[in-house]
Amino acid sequence: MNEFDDSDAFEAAAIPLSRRAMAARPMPYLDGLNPAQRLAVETLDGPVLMLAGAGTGKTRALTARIAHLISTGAARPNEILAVTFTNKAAREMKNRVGSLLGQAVEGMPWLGTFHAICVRLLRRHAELVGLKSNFTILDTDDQIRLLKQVIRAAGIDDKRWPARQLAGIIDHWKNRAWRPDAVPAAEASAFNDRGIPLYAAYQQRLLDLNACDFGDLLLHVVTIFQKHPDVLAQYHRWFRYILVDEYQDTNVAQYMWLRLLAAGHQNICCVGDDDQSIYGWRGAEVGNILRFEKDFPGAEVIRLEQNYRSTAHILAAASGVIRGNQGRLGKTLWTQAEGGEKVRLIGHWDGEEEARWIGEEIEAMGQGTRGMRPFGLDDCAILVRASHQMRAFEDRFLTIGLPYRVIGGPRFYERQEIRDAMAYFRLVTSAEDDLAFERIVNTPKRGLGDKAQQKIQIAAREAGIPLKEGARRLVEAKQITGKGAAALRALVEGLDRWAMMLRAPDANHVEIAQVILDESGYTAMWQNDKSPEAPGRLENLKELVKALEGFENLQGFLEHVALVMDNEAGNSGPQVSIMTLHAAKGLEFPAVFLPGWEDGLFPSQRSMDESGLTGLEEERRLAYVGITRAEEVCTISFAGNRRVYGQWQSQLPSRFVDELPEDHVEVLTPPGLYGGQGAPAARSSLDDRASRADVYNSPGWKRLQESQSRPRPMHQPKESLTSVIDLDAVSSFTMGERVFHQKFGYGAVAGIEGDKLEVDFERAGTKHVVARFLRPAAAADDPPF
DNA sequence: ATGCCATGATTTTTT
DNA sequence: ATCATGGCAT
Repeated sequence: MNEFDDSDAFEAAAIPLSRRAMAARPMPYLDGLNPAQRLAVETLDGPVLMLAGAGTGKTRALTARIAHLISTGAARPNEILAVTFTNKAAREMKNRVGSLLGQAVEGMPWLGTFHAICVRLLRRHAELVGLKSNFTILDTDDQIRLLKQVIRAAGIDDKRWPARQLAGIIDHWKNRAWRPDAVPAAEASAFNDRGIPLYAAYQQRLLDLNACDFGDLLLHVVTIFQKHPDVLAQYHRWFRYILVDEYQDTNVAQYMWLRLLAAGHQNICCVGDDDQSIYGWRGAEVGNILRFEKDFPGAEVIRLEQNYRSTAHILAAASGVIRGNQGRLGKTLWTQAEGGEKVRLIGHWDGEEEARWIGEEIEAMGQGTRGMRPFGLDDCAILVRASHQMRAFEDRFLTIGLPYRVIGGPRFYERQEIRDAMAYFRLVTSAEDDLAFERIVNTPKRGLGDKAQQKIQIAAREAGIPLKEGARRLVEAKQITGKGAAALRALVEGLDRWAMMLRAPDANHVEIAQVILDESGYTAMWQNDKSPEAPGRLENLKELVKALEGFENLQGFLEHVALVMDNEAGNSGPQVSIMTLHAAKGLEFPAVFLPGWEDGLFPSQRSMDESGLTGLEEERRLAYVGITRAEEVCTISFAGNRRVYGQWQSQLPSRFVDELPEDHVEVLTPPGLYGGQGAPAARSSLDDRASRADVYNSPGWKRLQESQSRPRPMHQPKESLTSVIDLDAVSSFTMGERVFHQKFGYGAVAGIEGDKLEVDFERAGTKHVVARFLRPAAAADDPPF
């Protein structure tokens, strides 16, 4: 028990002055909290599970709780461990705590992602698991390359047994906190019976390289806590209060990590929503949150159910769908807000029509349509199940000139040019980083092919030295032939020189980084590259060097990039957002479109095949997440026909469509079926695609037809077809002119109609594109360097 | 050492 | 269909 807690029982004089002074301070962060939130903020001691439904002010409660801990003197900022999954969430929490408490909170040093916090812990205690504290963090790509070596070294054909697959298996094991000696016997058959020994070999290689993969960061720390009670005890004293965001996403290793840390004082507050658990496929255990009360006896469970985001119709639709899941902790979202649009449902002939309709609807909504307020492009989001679905929208929006942005996709630091540059930096800061050496030894091309690289490998292995030193010996012994020899010598000498520059007392790491990229020939490589992506890559490199300014040295930067860096795209005017449902978690938009609600696509067939009912339930939670992203308007759609892997397939509406509560759904009329005669314009193509009949017999489609035959107010068909594009804006391009397009690259103008151009692209073929997405080729040709 | 063709896979993704 | 990867020919 906290000695300060029972203050009521004592006379005021018994309370330390400091405590009274603290308590006398205003607590503005409590203002405007609802009773549940307030309870969640003020229940400081003992285990607390904050079950926070979508849009219920979870972050607000969480940050207020931190403010309360600090403001009441229960803990100092450095005594609070606050864990998130993403850097974005960590950053947001930091900012919001900061603004709640004024600038006063300099450091919440232990507010961060699981991984970032683990890195700090692991650097301190690295030697306890056989690492040095300057260990390297491998990304997925390095991991795969290393595994490939391990597989080959074991004499296994890595073609039949791909490293990717083994990586997946090992990740899975690490998520469960199984070290090589603790993998259950039931897993022994994995990877052709070789999985477990290969895992052991891989771990040994990692130690040899003084490296960690992402899973190790957690696993090693768990190991340290388990094997060194004294170390753990120190952190028990240190972290007096623990907060965890998105608890439903924790895997077993993270769960163990938390339990170990909370074992002393039990002051752990986990925030999450079992209905939003959508990461089971990457190891998240919904069971963690479902079991919370058993794991932490005496836990207080606080439900945040008042929703501040969506209309009642949207909430009703969401709960109607999620009701289909078994074994939920159970929550009922409600809102004070009244009125609003029903969830809109619309069926289309095919995927292209769906994309066309959504594009037109968004344009129409910009003006205000169907009695709704106008919505800007930033208000609109399209959330898809799988990223390949985005393509139809990108194509369509490019054609009609509707600005959009894709959220998600490859991270900044995953791009080839960034990883290459980083490999150079890594090699300069630590000469024994063999993986980095392998990556850049022939990038740019130095005439060092497989044969030369093998020689280096052999020489290094025999002498037990890093690849870079092996290369040096070969060069000096003149055992590398021809052109490669000079290039390799230049590389080795360059690496030495750059490392020396870095060691100079007045070294400027930003300038040196630029020197490394220039003198290695890496910049030149992209300057000479004529592919459409090259200018962008040079831009990225420029950004990388610029980002260095914020750091003391290269080492600090390397860690930042490995763990933290993400790409916040520079904004350029209002844009529709396109992203996957997964990427949308935690976001909200006034108007949300949910296309592709077709069985097999969503819920995904693969998910159901692989995980059965569990998989289906996770898909259903995904539907729940999707719907609850919408503030005002939620539009769900499906198509009767879709091209899947190049083959036309007829599609049945998703079973989730039929789980929507009818009273909260309005069915819209698709353009092709306008007039209710059931003769879509595209019907002519029906003949070659036989047996579509089943589509029309599905429950979802039936209901669609029924409601369409009901008398209902008509809206003007023209309205949604009106384009927001200014047709008077005549393009300034001429026939045959060479142009550059961000996505399609270089091409020649082959036709002009107003502001829409037909362009023959060198790589992408002939496309219709709006002029504002094109630039004269000359402008783009100039490299930014 | 580099470029072309066949082969296979193809949900979701953070760190 | 489309993309990445790997083998094979140049």
